[in-house]
Amino acid sequence: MDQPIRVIAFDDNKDLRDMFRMLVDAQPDMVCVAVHPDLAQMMRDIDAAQPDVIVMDIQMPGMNGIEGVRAIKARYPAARILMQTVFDDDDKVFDAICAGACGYILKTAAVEEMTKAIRDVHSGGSAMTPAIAFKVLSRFRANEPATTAEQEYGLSDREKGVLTLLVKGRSYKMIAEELGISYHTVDSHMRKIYEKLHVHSNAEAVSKAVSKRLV
Amino acid sequence: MDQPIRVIAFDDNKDLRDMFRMLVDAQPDMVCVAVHPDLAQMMRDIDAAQPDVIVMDIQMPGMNGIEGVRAIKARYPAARILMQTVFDDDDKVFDAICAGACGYILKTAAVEEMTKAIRDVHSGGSAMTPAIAFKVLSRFRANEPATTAEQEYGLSDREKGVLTLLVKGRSYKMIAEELGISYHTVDSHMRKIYEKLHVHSNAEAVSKAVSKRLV
DNA sequence: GATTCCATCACGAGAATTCGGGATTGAACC
DNA sequence: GGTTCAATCCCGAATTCTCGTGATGGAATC
Repeated sequence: MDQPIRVIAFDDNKDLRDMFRMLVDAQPDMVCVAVHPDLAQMMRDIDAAQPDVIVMDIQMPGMNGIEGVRAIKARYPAARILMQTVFDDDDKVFDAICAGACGYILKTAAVEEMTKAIRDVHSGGSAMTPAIAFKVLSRFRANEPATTAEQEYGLSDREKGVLTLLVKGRSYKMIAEELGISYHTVDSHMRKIYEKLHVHSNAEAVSKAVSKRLV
Repeated sequence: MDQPIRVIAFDDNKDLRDMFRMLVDAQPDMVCVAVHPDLAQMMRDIDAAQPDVIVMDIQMPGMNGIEGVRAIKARYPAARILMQTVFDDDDKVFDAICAGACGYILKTAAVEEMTKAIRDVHSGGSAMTPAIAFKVLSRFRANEPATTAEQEYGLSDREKGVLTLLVKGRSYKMIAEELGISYHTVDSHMRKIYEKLHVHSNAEAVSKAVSKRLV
């Protein structure tokens, strides 16, 4: 390895901070550049510390962990954040995911698990406990009706192109210009699209196209 | 441990099948109850084999892996399926997730990784490579209702109601009737909606409403 | 009590869409 | 060689949307 992974951590418990630093520094490919007891202090230090991975608890005093992730992401969109959680069946993990964290491990995880998670996160991946991964996949399936209801409405490529531009908010006239065809042709394609999608208006066509992920 | 984990595998390559059986049987807590060269045969054998975990390749001869998962899930909804994939950046993993598989590991994974994945899947969790996990989280974020964005746009209840009907394909006139207000009022609400959503057409408003889950 | 939203309603003009009719070309298929 | 179909184009009329420029009453906020 070329450069050690620069890790920065946040925890309100001093013993855990010291322990964390010790464990990380014991890794040949990592260096713990800082540990902080509160978020504000850590935020101030990020510029100087230039961490590759930020490790923080989802439960935090004063500010909740999700807000913390959001705050860090707002200022450092490229930050790679690994969350530690006591309960991995907490619905908060979903909020944390949406806030932009890219790893979720148990606070009780073994050292090897934690360091593996840090390495995974650092190398561009995500780390999760199997239980969290299962919840994420379940939720993912619920949100993704597209593939299950993979109804092929039989739209031609041209029709898809027209529909795509329509979804982007273009008018018939603009679509005609962008595709280099006449307004009448766009109209004609739209009629076909209405027919195939069984809709009767611009709005309904767009709605169906977006929700069924046809474009 | 009480009962060994019953594993069944599908692979079209005989050497890999034998290898797989050997590796699994070498685990103290697992037993490979069967390996099959094709899906039909495996399907017939599932009742007799009573497997806890099914391991199969996402690339399959004849039938694609996603269809295989669907077929198994259709008959055995509780089946726990671990997919093996050569490329973990393939968009097919999303299809497989939706089909119901609960693990995605690389075919080149080390033995310990594979057996850990089998154990994770067996104990009710999910297993993924960090790269796949990252892609899933990214997609997950994109799909989740934007909790922050909802407030950004600041749509009133009435505006949301109007927008909801619009998304369903209603015309202004129909919306007016359904809500018991005049056409002009609908028009007025729509203007506000355009303004708040920063869009300039019916289609774009619907598109944004659906994709940002505003309704 | 003034201000600020929200929801409601109104007129008019111009733009855009929808839908009823068509038509032609070229490629694919049997 | 005939048929089907996607893609292209056209006209005209009815309908619908968009937007400028208003107004009123009520509720909440300060």
